[in-house]
Amino acid sequence: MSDKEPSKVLVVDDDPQIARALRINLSARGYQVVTAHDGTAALKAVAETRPDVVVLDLGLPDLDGVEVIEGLRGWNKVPIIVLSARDDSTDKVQALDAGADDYVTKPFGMDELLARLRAAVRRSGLSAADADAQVETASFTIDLAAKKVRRDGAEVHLTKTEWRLMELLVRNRGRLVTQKQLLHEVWGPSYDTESHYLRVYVAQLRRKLEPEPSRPRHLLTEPGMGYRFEP
Amino acid sequence: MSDKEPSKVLVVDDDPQIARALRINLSARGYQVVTAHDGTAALKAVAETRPDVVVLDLGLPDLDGVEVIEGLRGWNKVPIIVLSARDDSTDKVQALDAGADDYVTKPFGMDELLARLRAAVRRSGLSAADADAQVETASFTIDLAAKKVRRDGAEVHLTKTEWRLMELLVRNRGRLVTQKQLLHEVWGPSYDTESHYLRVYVAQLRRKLEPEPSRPRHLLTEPGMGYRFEP
DNA sequence: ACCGTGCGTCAAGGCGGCGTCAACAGACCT
DNA sequence: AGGTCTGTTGACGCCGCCTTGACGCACGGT
Repeated sequence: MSDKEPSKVLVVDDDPQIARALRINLSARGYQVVTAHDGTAALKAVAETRPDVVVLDLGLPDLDGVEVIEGLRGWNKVPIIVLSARDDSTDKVQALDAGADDYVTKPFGMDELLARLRAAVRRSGLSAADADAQVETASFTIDLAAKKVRRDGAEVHLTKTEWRLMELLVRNRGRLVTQKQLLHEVWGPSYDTESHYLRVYVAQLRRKLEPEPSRPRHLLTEPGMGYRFEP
Repeated sequence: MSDKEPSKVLVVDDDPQIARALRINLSARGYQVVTAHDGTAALKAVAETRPDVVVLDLGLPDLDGVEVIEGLRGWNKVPIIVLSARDDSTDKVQALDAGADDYVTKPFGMDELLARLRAAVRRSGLSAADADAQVETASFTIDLAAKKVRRDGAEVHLTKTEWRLMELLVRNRGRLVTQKQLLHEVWGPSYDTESHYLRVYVAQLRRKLEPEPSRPRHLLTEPGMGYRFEP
C-alpha cells in the first residue's frame, strides 16, 4: 500500500468542549486533526488542508448543516460524517440526501465514531490508492499494478516466473535480496538451494531489459549472497 | 449519468415479518429486491444476483453476522448496511471493522434506512461510473453504461457471463487481471481454480469481437497469470 | 599452476497450460 | 411439448514455458 501517513480529519464543531474531546481522542488514535468552529471556516479549511474525512456537527452558528454539506459536495467528495443532537428522522434524511456519508446522534460512543471513521476512510481509500506503482530506470520502466514492462517505448513481455522474480526485486529496490528469499518466494519453500534457477532467470531478465546484458546496471549480482535491483 | 435501471437490493433477514416489510417498502421506492433468509444463502445470492447494496440483519440462524461480512468482503466490495436489534457499541465496531458500510439499530425509521441506502448507492456509484463509459478499439466499441458492444456499426450480443467478463477486463483496461480475480468476480468465490471457464469464454469473446480470433489484438493472454484488455 | 566454487550462457526435452471443438443439460420462450 | 440459447464439462492437439544438464569463465585458495 501507499499511505503510511496518518489520515487527516477535519472536526467542525462550535462547542469547544466537544471539539476538544474529539481532538484528544482522534490524535490519540494517530489521526491528524484540524478544527473549524463554524461553517464558513469549515469550507475554507477543506479547501486549504484537504482532509481525508470531515466530522461535521450540525447546529453551527452561521450556516445550516445542510448548507455546509451542499457547499462541500459542489466541488469535493471527501467523506462527511455528521454529528447531531437531534435524532429526528427528517434531519437525518436531509443530511444524508445532501451528500453526507453517515449520521451519528449525540450522545455517541467514541468507539463507534472511530469505527465509522475507519469505515469512511477505508471506502474512499481503496478507490484512490491504486495509482502508485511505477518504477523507472534509465533504460526501462516497470508498472507494478498493470504488470507491464516497457523499454524504449515498446512493451517487453515477461513470463510468469520472470515477472514474479522481477516484482520481488523491484519491491525491494536498492536492497539486497538473498537467494534463499528469492527462491522461497518465487519457487516455493522446497527450492531453497536451487540457485541455478536464479542464474537462468536473472540472465533472461538481463537479456530482455539491460542495454548490455553482460554488464548489468540494474540487476546486480552480489556474489555468494543474492541479487539487487538498482533503479 | 448511467443508471436509469433500478438499484438491486439484497435483503438478508430470517424474520419473515421484517423481510416482508422491507420488500414492500423498497419495492415501492423503485428498488428491485432480492431476499435471503440466512447467511449461506446470502453469500450465494450475492454471487448470483450481483446486488448494488446489501441490507444485512444480524442474528441469522446459521452464521454470525461478522462472518457473513467477512465472507463477502473477501472477494466483493458491494456496500453492506447492517441492521441489528443490539445497540451495543462493540457489535457496531466489530461489524464496521469487518467491512460493513453502515450500522442501523432497530427499531429504525424506514425513512432513515432509505436515506442511508441512497447514500450507500450514491457513494459506490460515483467511484464505479467513472464518466468515460465508452471505450474504443480499432475494431469494436464498448459502452459500459448502456451495456452494449458494437462492431462495424452492427451491435454484437453478449450473454450475461460474457458481459461480466468483458466488463471486468475493460474496467481494468491496460492492466493484467489475474485468473483468480476474474473467476472470483464473474463466477463467485468458489470457482478459484476453474480456469477452463476462462479459456472457453475468452475464446467466445475473441470469436465475436476480434477481427482475427486466433491472433488476438485486444484480448490478450498472459500465460500462467491471467488476461489483459488493450484498447 | 592447479583445482574448486560460484556465476553466466546455451540448448534440449517434458509437460503443463492454452485454445478449440463438441456434446450435454437446463433455462427460457413460444 | 418443442425449439433455441446459454452455461457447463470433457477430449485433444499444440505451443510455450519451466526445468535440467553441459560447458566456459572468473576468481580465490592451496
